[in-house]
Amino acid sequence: MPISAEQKEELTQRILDVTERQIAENGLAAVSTRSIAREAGCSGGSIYTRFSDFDDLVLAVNSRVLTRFGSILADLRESARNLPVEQRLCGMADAYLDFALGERNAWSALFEHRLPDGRSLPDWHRDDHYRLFAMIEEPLLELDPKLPPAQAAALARTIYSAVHGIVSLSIEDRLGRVDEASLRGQLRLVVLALAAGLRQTPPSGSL
Amino acid sequence: MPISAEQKEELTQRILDVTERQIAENGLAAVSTRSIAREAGCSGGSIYTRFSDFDDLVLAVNSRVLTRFGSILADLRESARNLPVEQRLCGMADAYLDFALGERNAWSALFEHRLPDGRSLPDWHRDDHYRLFAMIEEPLLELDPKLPPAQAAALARTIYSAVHGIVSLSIEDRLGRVDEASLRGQLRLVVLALAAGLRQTPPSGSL
DNA sequence: TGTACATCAGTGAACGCGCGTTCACTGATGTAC
DNA sequence: TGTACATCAGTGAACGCGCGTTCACTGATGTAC
Repeated sequence: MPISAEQKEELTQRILDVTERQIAENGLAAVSTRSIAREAGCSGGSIYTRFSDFDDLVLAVNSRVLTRFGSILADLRESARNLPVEQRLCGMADAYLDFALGERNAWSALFEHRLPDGRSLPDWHRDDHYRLFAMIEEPLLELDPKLPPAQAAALARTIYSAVHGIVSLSIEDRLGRVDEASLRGQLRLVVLALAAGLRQTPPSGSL
Repeated sequence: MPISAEQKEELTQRILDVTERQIAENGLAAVSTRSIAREAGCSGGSIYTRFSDFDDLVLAVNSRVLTRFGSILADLRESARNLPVEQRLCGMADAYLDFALGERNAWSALFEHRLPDGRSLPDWHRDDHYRLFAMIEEPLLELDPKLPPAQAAALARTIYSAVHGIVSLSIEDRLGRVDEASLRGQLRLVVLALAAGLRQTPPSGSL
């Protein structure tokens, strides 16, 4: 074996790093296999010894980004452990906005990237996304411990989607700008409105 | 004058029609000036006698689509005139989902299309989008006639964005499929939760 | 220690493609006299 | 009515570009003896 596994891995990581950096800097649309190869200091062909095609590489980078945001949420869970549940949920929505604002291009690429016609997102990538909004379920179950798991999942998805919609329409600036303060107000409003139904659930019942 | 204004207008419309049809059929990414010229029966150069560039043409088609959805909402306002306000709001959310599902590619193109770096959306196009969620303000003001206009606008925008988020994440299928029934349930939940605050407003106060 | 050989990660030129856009030109339509 | 001319919408070939991908080849690294 002329080359160790670590050395092979090193180029893979370099390609990933460069791609992520270029997406962050110039946006997905400006990234090409050539620009990546140039900055990574390898040939264009090398990329295909690591990734089956360009889409595969972009998906790998997008999964990294999702994972990175996931650990931000995980940190938040620790640091906000003692806050009221509603505030924790609002904190997560704020973190989503912070992330989208702070890493605009990386965040945009998550939703901008499209696979060619017949191809659909691989499960491992969808799971990365799925894991994110699954983190909302925990506080919801704390608000109402008797909430059936399916309903908790559905409500988590709803909250995640609604927050995403507010952030995304605002950032992509299709309806005119909104100042950040009122944007955060919108997020609070949605999160609190959707969580409101849960606390009221009477602690009576089957117990 | 060798050619009448009507004849000139005819080609403009044909180009618009063909572009809209091709976007609807194959998606924005598959449309090019060449495919349009081929189907419209004109040369590639002709397009530039009507539109300043390709993006300008796409924006014109997208505005058409927004306007078309706008008149669906307007029709809905007439036909649902006697329903309770909450039901009318839910009906609008359902109509949004229906439109996105029924005209998937046209709807996707609205958000997929991006202008090159420095260029931003022209106001006339943003206004088309703006007019849509402005139509939500009316029922909101009916729920609470004393709602300040700015707050009505903000809440309308919030509802519109939240509905958009739910529809968009579901249709683009990034978090796994959700069956249509529970999708409509999510929409209802969000709309009702966000409208709930208004009816409670006590009719007492300054009057 | 020295030589012949095998491996295979990485190369880089080439392929084939399609794109948006331009511009010198054409030719049908009208006007002037 | 007939002829010379002007207009200008529309043409279509060409420009220049950059893309993702492939594959015969290279050469550094190791092994075998």
